[in-house]
Amino acid sequence: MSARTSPDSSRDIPEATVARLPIYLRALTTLSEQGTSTCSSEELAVAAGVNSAKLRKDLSYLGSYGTRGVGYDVEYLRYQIAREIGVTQDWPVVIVGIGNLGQALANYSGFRSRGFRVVALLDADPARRDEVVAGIEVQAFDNLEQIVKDHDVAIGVIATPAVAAQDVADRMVACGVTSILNFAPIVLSVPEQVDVRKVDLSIELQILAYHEQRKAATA
Amino acid sequence: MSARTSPDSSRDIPEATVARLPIYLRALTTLSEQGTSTCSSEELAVAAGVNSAKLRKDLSYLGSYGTRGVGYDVEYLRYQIAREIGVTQDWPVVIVGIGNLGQALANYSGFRSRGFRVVALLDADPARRDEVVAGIEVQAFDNLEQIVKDHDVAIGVIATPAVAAQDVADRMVACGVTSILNFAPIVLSVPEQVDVRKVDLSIELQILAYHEQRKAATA
DNA sequence: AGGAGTTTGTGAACGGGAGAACAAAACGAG
DNA sequence: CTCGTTTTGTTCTCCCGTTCACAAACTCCT
Ligand SMILES: NC(=O)c1ccc[n+]([C@@H]2O[C@H](COP(=O)([O-])OP(=O)(O)OC[C@H]3O[C@@H](n4cnc5c(N)ncnc54)[C@H](O)[C@@H]3O)[C@@H](O)[C@H]2O)c1
Ligand SMILES: NC(=O)c1ccc[n+]([C@@H]2O[C@H](COP(=O)([O-])OP(=O)(O)OC[C@H]3O[C@@H](n4cnc5c(N)ncnc54)[C@H](O)[C@@H]3O)[C@@H](O)[C@H]2O)c1
Repeated sequence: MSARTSPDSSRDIPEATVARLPIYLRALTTLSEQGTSTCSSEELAVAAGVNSAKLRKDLSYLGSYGTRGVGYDVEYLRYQIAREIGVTQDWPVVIVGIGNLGQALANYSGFRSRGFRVVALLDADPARRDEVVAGIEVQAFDNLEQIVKDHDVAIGVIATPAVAAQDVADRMVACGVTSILNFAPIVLSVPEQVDVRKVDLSIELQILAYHEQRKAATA
Repeated sequence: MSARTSPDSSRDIPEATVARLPIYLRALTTLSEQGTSTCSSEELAVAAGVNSAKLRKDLSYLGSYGTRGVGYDVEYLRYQIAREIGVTQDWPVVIVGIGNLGQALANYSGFRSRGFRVVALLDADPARRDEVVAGIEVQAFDNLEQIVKDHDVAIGVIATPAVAAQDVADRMVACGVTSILNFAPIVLSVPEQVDVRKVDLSIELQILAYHEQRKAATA
């Protein structure tokens, strides 16, 4: 194999591409499990549900990891994407709010297998204290600072009711958490250097409802 | 109040705008609960976490529902957006796969309050049968067709393991479901007229990890 | 009534992403 | 070694979405 182009690590990858890299990663893992050792951009694009030209352009931002006339080495490409995203190492994660959703998240095995490790489950309700969810003891929310410091946690997950979410976010930010995944239906305000991503189930359903309504109207 | 412009209902609203309308709707509901009866585009934009110019342009696709020099009537605008999205009526929804996540979804009260009604919980595992989650009895997956027909269900939620998701989707489509919200980490293939939206927790975390890694690198 | 002050609705400029299309590179056959 | 085949990496074009900036419209005050 000849020398691969591997651009300097300070280039910036378009946000739209970053959002798709995890999808490619998953598709490559699936291919790998099926025993496929090589694949073309077309095959991978189908597996990931995207256009093959778009896939190739996305990959070109990372470097030149394919072989013309042949395709991509599944394992090699998978490693390169994982390295680019940063999931070759394990990210410690803390989950706050161990209600319906928090418990489901804690029990989710896809966490561990994709580069994330739940180091603590926190809840403000004393009644939940010492409950064990997914093999992890639920602790007092006040332990947040200690845990973040001890495990060097950068990523926090918020699964509390909406009214508590901003408070929790503020506390997280104060402790040094710089990335937040928020499930509460509220717009969090945080300092600029902190990344927030929101997952909102009812927004997704409402988008479906809109299209559903239009289908019904034109039918 | 003078005549409002209300464009013919068959214009097409940009997808990016559709995705934000539910956010505006939620912000308006919050304002309404706080007793605010009127708001400017700037206030609403702050509450929704977007740029005010973008907000105004988004709203302009629906019609001209504001008053220059004054702002928007909260209740009126809220109703108009709800009508546009289609959540003035109730949408019946069926959830398939009542495991960790499915149970959390079934217990989620935000469903009902935002225009959706869970009409059935289905699971393939006979051990779950007759369990009652959130006041609804878990039924056999084979009841899908009957339920979809009886309640005229258009929207289905998939919370099964990845391996089962495509099968479930196929069955849903065969029954007449035309919108699917998929939580399984897999790319579903469905006929063109069926809408699929995907919620993928680990993708969200991986995107955060990417940015986190970059922060660490430049620090 | 008129003018000052506000805020909407939208035209226009701009930037980024999507997809088509193709040149460059690798490989295999003869 | 040369030619044909395959598939990548990249350029170019187009389109969508964002943002600016301002005229139009409305209120309030004098
Ligand atoms: N359940 C779902 O499927 C679902 C879906 C979409 C969004 N959500 C959102 O996710 C959030 C959690 O939903 P849920 O159904 O798990 O609610 P829940 O009421 O079951 O759980 C919330 C948990 O947060 C804890 N909590 C409250 N205040 C806290 C604080 N200040 N600090 C730490 N912990 C605190 C509570 O003790 C409770 O255990 C809500 O904002 C909800 O709107 C839930
Ligand atoms: N738990 C989470 O927080 C979480 C987060 C993100 C994504 N997910 C994804 O959501 C899905 C569900 O996760 P979970 O943790 O609830 O899993 P789970 O194993 O707890 O539940 C899955 C349920 O689906 C049922 N099921 C299996 N095959 C079925 C079929 N063919 N028809 C109907 N029902 C069937 C099972 O009986 C089980 O009750 C998985 O694909 C998972 O990857 C879960």
